[in-house]
Amino acid sequence: MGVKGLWKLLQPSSRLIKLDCLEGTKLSVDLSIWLHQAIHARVVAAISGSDEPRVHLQLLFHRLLKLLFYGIRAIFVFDGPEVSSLKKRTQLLRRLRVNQATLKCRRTHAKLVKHIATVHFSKAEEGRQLLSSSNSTSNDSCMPKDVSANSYSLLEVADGADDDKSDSQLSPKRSPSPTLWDNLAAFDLPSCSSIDPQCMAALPSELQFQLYASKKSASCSLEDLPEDSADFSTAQMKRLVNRSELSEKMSRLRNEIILSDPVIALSLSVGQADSNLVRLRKMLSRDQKHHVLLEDEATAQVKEENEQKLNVQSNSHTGRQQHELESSLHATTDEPDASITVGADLVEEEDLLVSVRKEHDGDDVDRSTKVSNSSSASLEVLDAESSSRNTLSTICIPSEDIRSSERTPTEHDHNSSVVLSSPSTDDSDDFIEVEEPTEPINRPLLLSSQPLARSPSLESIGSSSSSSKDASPDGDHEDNIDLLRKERMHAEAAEKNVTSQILEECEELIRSFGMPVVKGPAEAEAQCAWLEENNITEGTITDDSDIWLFGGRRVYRHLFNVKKTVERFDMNTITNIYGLDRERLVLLAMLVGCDYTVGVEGIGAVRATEIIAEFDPTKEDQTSDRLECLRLFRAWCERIINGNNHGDTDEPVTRERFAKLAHCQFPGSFPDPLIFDAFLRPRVDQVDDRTLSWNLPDVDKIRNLTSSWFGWSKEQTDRHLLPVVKRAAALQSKRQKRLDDFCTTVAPTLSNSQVAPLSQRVKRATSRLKATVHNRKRRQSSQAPDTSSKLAGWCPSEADKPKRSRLT
DNA sequence: TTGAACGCTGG
DNA sequence: CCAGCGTTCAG
Repeated sequence: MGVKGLWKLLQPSSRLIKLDCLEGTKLSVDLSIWLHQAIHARVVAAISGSDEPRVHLQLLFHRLLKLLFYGIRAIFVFDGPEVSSLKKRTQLLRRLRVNQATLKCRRTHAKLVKHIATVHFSKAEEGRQLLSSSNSTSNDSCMPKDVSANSYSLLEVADGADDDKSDSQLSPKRSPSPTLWDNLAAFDLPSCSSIDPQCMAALPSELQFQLYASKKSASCSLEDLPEDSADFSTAQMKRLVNRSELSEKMSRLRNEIILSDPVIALSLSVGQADSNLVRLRKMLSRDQKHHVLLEDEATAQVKEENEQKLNVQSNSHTGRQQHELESSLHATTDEPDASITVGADLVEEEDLLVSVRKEHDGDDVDRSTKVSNSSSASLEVLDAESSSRNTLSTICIPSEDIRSSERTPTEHDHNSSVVLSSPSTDDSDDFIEVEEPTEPINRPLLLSSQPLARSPSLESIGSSSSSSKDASPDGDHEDNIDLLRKERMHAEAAEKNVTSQILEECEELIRSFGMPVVKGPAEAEAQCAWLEENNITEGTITDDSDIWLFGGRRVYRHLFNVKKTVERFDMNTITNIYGLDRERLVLLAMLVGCDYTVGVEGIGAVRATEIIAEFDPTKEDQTSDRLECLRLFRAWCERIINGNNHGDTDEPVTRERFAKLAHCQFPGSFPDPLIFDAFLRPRVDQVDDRTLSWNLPDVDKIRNLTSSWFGWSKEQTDRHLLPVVKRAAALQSKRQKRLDDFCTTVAPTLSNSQVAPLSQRVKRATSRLKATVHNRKRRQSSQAPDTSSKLAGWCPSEADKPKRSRLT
């Protein structure tokens, strides 16, 4: 995602270049974004009915061709498995916000939802089904109750109706039962694909999830038969793609569904009872739903316990079903019965509150708090913040979750997965029996009961071996829990396989093109920057502005965007134009928001620049703490808020422009040194460039791959491949010749160098920055010899002062 | 899911 | 006029 608005800010410093001038240069390519795109592309393609198999690989294929064609020596850098906890945290918070935004959408589509849902469920055999399904939908909602009050009538109504009582009845039918499964498959499957995507999107996550789940299962059984003479392999591949695409989609939904839990897990493990209780109350309305789910998958025992806990009794479900049916129909005809729901919610809340308290008592909170010390501290603040700001943080805590989350040493990184081992003493029989149908449906629950640390939503692509286990031997229903655990692990494993398979395929293709692959430990961007810093590459191809924060010096953007010309950015130019060096860019990122922090609301790139300029501690001698700038800013804001500001007459008048910003919300530990550090000293691997080599593509191998992946004939492949390979070979030999007369091919930057002018505000802000940055540079320059002279041959225009950001 | 483009808002 | 933000559309 990168730094918000940074590209736009930097735009004026870019040069448009012709690709030809990149010939022979070694550039690292950040693959991570592609993967995201590719995965998404698959989902989209599949959903929209396109049968294109392996879309992502085709994309990769064409990009490889492009690189080859222009004689670019690319090094592909993969993201590593070590996802910084900062990043996870940020993603989480973002999700929270996004979800909130989503609420609006959903509200808008409420009617649609109602309609669709009603249709679906009324089709389903009987009230039972209907009950159960709608029940599940309500679960999904994962929405703050206040919102839910008027947002989805159907769900709420259903909610209110069956809510606390009938669950026990509904649940058994719901997930595990094959009959229900069949029904879902029968009715929802077709509709799943036929539903307008928008409507689909409008559906509550869990409902969507179920729809997809049903589709997935159905695809197993139904799509097996190729219709035409279509060959089997094609059909199979389609199926595969569809399936993985579905699980992709599903995992997204699941993420949505879980989103709340991690927060709770955090707050529970970090903060303590009181504040939490308040929050919990809010969340509670959700809880019962999870309990419902729990009951579904686990069996009677669990059910009983839950009931006990929740003070829930099962009423005559028949009556309830009736009621519900009516109300949902009612809803369709358009009358939100919010009142019912609210009432119900309140009731639940009380009940749950009790149960939660109960469970909350015994805890290892201390341990986890200690373990995660600093990071969790900031987490706490952030969390508290977010939940207060968004009065309706959506949170659900199944009681189960609470327990497990407390046990978990907060998000102390992937390792935590090992922490708790689950002895599965279980009814594997049952499990196996129901496995197929159960798994997808159960997922939401399973996942939702994952504490943050292991929540897959936070894991990066390749990572995540985090099979979470709850150490939860809790009396009689332990078995059931184990069962759940097992399923969860299955689900995760399956999912992991999907992405890791994608990775493997990508790597295979890349290597067959004769290009090297680097797998960094963590951020690909950081690894790219390192490669450049160590002169293994001469720049990075990426669209991710994080590269600057990690120390990238030369960046090519839009290289694979057909509609745009390639833009070249250069750190030196940036520093010259803006007075922003790497450290300042990090500061800017911390203000504006980036992968590691959500930033300060209301501050964009321009304001951040102004702030950095304004609050720059102009004592240049102290290289020590660049964060001081942000601290000053925050302190100033706080003074303003407290009204103390007027005392200081020495305040520059220029600061008035920030007056309104003073009221902004800072992330808990605002100038967080961890973030600063994460960018300046990222985890990277020391790559030996002797291990990197470029060869001409292995045509035979590529033919094989394309034929098995895309179903291309040899000729088809050759049509794409051969001309490019020929040219590449020609370029290569030419290049070798050219080694002698070095500088002949000199960078034709398109003359319209200045793409856009600097805005007035930016100009003003940066003039000051420039002044100070030059001083700094002067001081350093003695010790940093010109590294770019080496590269100057291919790109002479701006080998100004090579600035090396030094790590402290 | 992400980025680009557009329009709205507020200073 | 300009920044920031939300929305929308497309690959």
